[in-house]
Amino acid sequence: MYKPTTIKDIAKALGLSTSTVSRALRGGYEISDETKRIVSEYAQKINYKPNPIALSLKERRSYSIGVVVCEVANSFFSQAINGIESIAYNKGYHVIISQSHDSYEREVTNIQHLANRSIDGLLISLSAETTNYDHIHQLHANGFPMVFFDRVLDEIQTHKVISDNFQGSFAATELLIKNGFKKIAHLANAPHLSITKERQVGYQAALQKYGLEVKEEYNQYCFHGGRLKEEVESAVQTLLNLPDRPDAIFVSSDRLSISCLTALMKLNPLAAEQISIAGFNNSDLVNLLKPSLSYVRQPAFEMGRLATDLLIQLIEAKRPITQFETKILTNEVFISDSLKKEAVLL
Amino acid sequence: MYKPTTIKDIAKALGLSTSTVSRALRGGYEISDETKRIVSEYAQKINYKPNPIALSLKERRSYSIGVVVCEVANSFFSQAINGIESIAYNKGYHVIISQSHDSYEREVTNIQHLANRSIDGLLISLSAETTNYDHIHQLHANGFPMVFFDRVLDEIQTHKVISDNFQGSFAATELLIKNGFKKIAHLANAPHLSITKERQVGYQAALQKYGLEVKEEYNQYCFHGGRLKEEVESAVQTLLNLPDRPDAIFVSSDRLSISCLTALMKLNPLAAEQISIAGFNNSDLVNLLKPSLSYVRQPAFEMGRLATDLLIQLIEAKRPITQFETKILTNEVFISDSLKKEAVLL
DNA sequence: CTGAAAGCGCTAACAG
DNA sequence: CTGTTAGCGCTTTCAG
Repeated sequence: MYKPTTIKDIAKALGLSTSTVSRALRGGYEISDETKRIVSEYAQKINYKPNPIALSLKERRSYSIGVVVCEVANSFFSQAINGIESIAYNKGYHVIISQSHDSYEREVTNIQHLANRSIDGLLISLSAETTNYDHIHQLHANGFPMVFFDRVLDEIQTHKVISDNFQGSFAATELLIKNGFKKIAHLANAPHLSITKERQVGYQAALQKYGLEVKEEYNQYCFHGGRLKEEVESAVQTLLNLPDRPDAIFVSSDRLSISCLTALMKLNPLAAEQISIAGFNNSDLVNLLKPSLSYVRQPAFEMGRLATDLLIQLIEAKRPITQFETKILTNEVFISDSLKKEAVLL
Repeated sequence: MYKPTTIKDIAKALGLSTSTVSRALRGGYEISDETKRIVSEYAQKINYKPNPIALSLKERRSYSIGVVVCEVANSFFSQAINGIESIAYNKGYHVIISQSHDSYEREVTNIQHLANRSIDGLLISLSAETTNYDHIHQLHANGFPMVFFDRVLDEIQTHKVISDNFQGSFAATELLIKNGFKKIAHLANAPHLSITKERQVGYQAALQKYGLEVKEEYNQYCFHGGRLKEEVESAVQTLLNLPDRPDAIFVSSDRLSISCLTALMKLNPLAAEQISIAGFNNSDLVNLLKPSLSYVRQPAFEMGRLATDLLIQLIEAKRPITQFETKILTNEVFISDSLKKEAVLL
């Protein structure tokens, strides 16, 4: 069985005390160069590695941070995780990822599991189904370091990193309008999510700027974030069935953009050709999609980096922090191939 | 600052000893029901949670398993991770994910970082750049529990979970042949990867079965697994420049399928229409791609489940295990829209 | 039935 | 410059 070497083994082998070995290894200034040399050479030889668990117990910290996202299999989040990792590893932290799958129960379980002192801080993006925030309040009340990103919770005072949802939604909607679409629907994630609300506002503002009517029935929400295929299909079907059928759809959520396309293709391939779609999406494949898609791309990697940076600041702060920031990064908007072609014709 | 409650707090508050509290909480049979009740009620009230780090130190295990994959932002791996998680969480294990980004250095660092006793076992899928396996041998020689999945290492005796690479490649190549393509190239990942070798064999077997020539120059490898955009483009360019230009490409790696399409579209959009592509791919978007793609889909989720199951068996084994299995799961093969249409015409 | 004490691997006063 | 000792939170003999 696996039996790692300890500082004690070294001490015994070299006829020293454990504390001398410990100090020698970490270069304590009180140790003679000679001893240091002997110890570190021997440590090297038997491939000694300090036990991080013992260190954690001692220092009361684990040098790891937890991440709770809805899905790793989602371009935005996997890119954000790359950003998170890049900072965390540089600063000597492990990253422990867990997925809520947009389920409230799993979010609660995972956060409690993580927060239970095996991590030093938490990076959270809320699940679509979460409407009760007690589990987060409890942690926060205990002074547990946390940073929100993307799907944030206003009522918690801490650092937050988001993209400029208003700007992205406004630009995407405006793009559709400028290309001649007048009946623009809005397919959205769960309505209580911060991203949904902010993007909704951007969408409406664009409609209003161009004097278009904001119709209640044009807004369709997916309360489970598209976790259930049926909810997306039913939302799309509802839009298709409207007496005044939309000629374009603004999709305000990453995964939903694809689900919306898929649903359209399944329900009515002809409509899929006719209806123009603009949506939030971070997939690298988006340019290769058949009914082509205009899209808003969030700076996911950068958001992950920033959030992690802020979290580590919180964790390593000497004194309690009371001033919190909300970083807002700008989104990029890309026009679809089909619109590009039509633009040439105009 | 965050200060969790300990067993000592409970003991003090209740006028008991820490050992009594400990036993009461874990239902030790020597404790009176009355004491148990009092202790557990109080623990509940102050929301006591045992410190997993202290437990780890004591039990010499952390109840967490490490996963090393090249990229989380890759459908195959993110689905596999979902499978891994589903089993791990059920059995009370944390999952710590780290990414090699197909770099040898990062693989070594991550594995050493992880194996360094903060995990009880390791799930590995090799990086494309790895050709030196010392870091793995060393771990294995120490009896450290590990299971390979997808990109395995033959020379290590342990459990392995793979998909039937021969079958998938054979079927995909055969599909192209049956649709009338005769000049089928092979775009592959790094040549020393197990998946590359096995898929190469399947590809060749199909060519040979139908009496097609196996041309050396039709095989193009990406030594960095497509991490560098340039290497994919250069490989595709090489194929396009061949005097006897291929009329189809079999892509034997998940990420490369998309990169190949992207490169083709960039280098020669016309050729992208003409050249039929069949490749390994696990993306959910694959049906929506413009030059449509025939594809081999691996049972990623199931592979993750199986691998984790085997790993936990290794970890929890009472006596050293000497009989190891290699599980081989069957792939599904899907025909692209464009081939479907032509098939109708025939 | 309950308490005292040792120990998991490591670090850090405190002594020499 | 080096050793002794205590302690991080918890479990577990060994004594009562």
